[in-house]
Amino acid sequence: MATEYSEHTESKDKQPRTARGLKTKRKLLDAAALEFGEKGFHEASITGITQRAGTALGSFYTYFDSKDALFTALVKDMSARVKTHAAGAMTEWHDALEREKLALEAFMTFAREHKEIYRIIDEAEFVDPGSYRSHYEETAKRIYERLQEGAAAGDFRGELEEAHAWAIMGMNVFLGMRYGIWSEEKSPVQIAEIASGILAKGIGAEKK
Amino acid sequence: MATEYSEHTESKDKQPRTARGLKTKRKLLDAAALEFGEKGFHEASITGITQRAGTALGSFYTYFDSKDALFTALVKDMSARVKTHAAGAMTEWHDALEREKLALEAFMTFAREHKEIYRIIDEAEFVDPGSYRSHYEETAKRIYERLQEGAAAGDFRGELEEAHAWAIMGMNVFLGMRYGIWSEEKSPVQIAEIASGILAKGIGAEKK
DNA sequence: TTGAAACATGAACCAACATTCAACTTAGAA
DNA sequence: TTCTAAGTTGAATGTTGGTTCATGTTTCAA
Repeated sequence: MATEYSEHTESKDKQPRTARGLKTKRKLLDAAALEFGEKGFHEASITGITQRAGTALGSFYTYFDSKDALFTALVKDMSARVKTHAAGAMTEWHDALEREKLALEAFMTFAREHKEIYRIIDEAEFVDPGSYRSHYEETAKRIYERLQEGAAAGDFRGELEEAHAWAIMGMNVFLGMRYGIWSEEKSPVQIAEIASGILAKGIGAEKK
Repeated sequence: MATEYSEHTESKDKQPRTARGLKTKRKLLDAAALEFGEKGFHEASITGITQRAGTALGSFYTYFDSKDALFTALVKDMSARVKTHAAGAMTEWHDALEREKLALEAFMTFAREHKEIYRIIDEAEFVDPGSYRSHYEETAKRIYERLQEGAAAGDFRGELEEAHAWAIMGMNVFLGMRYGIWSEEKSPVQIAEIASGILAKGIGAEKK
């Protein structure tokens, strides 16, 4: 399926000026997502991408300056997609804690359906560190905002800081990797409940 | 400083049979840790490694079958070092929760002092996925064992499962990356306290 | 002391792509 | 219909860097 890729105004890649061009570029991006997701950046080859896309090798350079440039564009795009999807999944909620649960649940489901995305974002740590940092910094910021809203609503403690957001994000990412990508032995709901339990009451014994 | 590298009996790399050989191999391993840590696997070159080590290019192949084999050996070794260090840091503790706090604190300190190690282990996700999985699976298992001990001691809830260990590990890894590797704006103690707070009482508002 | 195994050396080899380019085709505005 | 910009093509180029190997040196047991 041909996925939507947003066009970034500041991007340095050459924009298509024709319906035909647009279609070709999209085919290349979709093919690249597959190829990178399957083989990783270094094992992937431009030849492989153009073959999947069904275009000639040279056409690649009509739309991208280099292999790296393509990768960067892809990371930016996937990052945006994760963000969009997550936002759409938290529309209905009663308290802030429940919202976090829904967020993780949505994340897990999305990860299972788009395993390539996570491989690509993860590999950005080495191929395009700037994008990698941006992705997680922005994600953390979004979580932190939710924490502040939750505190304002009286659901969360008042002294939460950015580090709390990073802790929650780390939890989510690792649970996503282990129970979303590596195996599906537990459902997103089950995992979300476990994480939610930690956020609700910690792991200490009942009484004190 | 020349670090100790354990010799794995099942390893396929060629063992040195002489004091001289042992020394050379050690120089290569130390140099490789530096080179990989600094440049990452793909940017790193055998030439760069042998230059750092002060040996001839060809000598590399006296001790390692390939660049990949070296990397694998390195990951195994670093993984073991992390494990050893963590174990040594939790000798004195009163309750299980405090032990977790000490574990994270030690992890953060170690990460700051050995940033290369974490880059190498992380990159294993793409260069040597098997080692990567093993590393985190074993780490999770160790955490899970601590959770069970804590439950037995009455410090932790009884229903904790493996997923709880993965959640804690994810928290630790991301906090380590953000506040150990990327910046040192907060001390290991401060970070450990934040994480410990989550495990102790969650993030919910005080009363209920 | 000696000889064979272990080790060291670095020039040369080679395969794998990323990237370029000049010739060719198609789109779509006028 | 025509004409030019946009797009397509794939063979050829060029570079990088892992790996090999023939030759020379060192170790150490006998």
